[in-house]
Amino acid sequence: MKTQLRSIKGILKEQIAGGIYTCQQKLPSERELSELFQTTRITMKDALIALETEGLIYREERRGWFVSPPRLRYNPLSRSHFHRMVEEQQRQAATRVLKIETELASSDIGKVLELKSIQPVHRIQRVRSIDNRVVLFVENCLIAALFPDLLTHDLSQSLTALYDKRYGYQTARSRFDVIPTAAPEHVAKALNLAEGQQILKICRVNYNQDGVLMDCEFEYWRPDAVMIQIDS
Amino acid sequence: MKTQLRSIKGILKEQIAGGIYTCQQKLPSERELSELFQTTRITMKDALIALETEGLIYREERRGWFVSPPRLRYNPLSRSHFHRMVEEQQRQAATRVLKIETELASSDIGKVLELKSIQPVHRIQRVRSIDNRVVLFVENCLIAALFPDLLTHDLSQSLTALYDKRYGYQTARSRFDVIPTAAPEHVAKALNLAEGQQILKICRVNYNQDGVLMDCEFEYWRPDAVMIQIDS
DNA sequence: AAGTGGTCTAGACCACCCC
DNA sequence: GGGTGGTCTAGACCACTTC
Repeated sequence: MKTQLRSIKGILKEQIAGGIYTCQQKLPSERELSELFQTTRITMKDALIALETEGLIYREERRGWFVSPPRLRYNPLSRSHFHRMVEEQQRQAATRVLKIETELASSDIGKVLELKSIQPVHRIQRVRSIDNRVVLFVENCLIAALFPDLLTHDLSQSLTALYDKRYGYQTARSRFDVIPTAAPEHVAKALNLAEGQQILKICRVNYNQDGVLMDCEFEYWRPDAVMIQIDS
Repeated sequence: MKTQLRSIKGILKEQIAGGIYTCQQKLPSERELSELFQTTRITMKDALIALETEGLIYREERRGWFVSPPRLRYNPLSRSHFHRMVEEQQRQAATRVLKIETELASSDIGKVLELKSIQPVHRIQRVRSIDNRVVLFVENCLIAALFPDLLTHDLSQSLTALYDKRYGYQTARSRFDVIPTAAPEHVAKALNLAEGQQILKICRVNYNQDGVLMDCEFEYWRPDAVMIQIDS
């Protein structure tokens, strides 16, 4: 009977909606839950995964299952940067720098940046949290020639703000793709996801006020953490 | 060892990339595959689901697994309608009407349409295919007062085109949300998905050239079938 | 009627997190 | 070291599609 999976999902949903479990609270372990619901761990896991797909709960690898907070509303066209956007929605933002390196652009990145010659690029990998939950892995690739001394600055701030203050660049135009796909290994690790879990990938290319292509950005969001909201 | 899942995924990926299986071709059954890879059906299924999450393969409920065609590039801000957009990308489009009804707006829909009084709305449910694969379930809710005689027209065409030709309405502005979530039951059925599978939901609200809110639209895409592409 | 995926049982070991 | 989720085995029945 498919009744079982459905009823487990239904009961858990009610309990979450009813506030028995609150935001970012840990659910009981899979073993405990499967005893509670008189079923096996595999069936229990299937039910949990279904609620995860809906965006009601999320997991931290080998740590457990938690109740999802409301989604962040994200308008990629707005000039607002991450920290301001998060605070406007009465949430708390944080950024942690994982890795910074300068190297010659790979052919993939060269193509995205429309490079006509082999050039050095700065690659900055960071993770960002909302209310102490890591929800976003982001990698920026900047054409190094346009950003001298970049690496001497504090990169846990908004790059958009730094572009403006230090170099006088404003993001005048951007182009982006939104793709539902699976987390690559390094992203999964940074976000505490199991390998191959679902994420929302956003690839952006930014142009400054002179129409010059400055940088590109690869964002990987936990899919329950965000909704994209656009007003033309 | 987590080696097994990984290696199965790797081999299948190579075979798909290498063109052993071609677009929309059916893979062998789960039972056959699990024998081929010397493993159980559950592990085999986990590998298949991982590739599904990546967007490389998809399933039709109880029919089997198939290789995903390239994603459709979809710009929700462009004025282009579905059929034209698909054909511009050298693909073949089709629309099938599932259900049409006129009824008083529910409170949910009333809120989205910003109705100040209880009013009748037309609800049109359709499914759309690309190259004979059903990829999109879409429901339009139109404020009935603005669209007299609507139901006498052919609704398997583009509604946008009909708005213009019959009523002189152009979509001047729209607002939309993109949300990764699970397919509700009626959507899953229409798209041949298993209940609770992942989809990409897009909610739009359209305003005409006079700034009047005309209709809203709920789109549910197979997540491997589409990428959203926006150029500001 | 045969074959498919969807659901389910009752276990097991492993890799990693947290204490 | 104890507990967690991640992976895995070797089966089973059911609902549905296809022929």
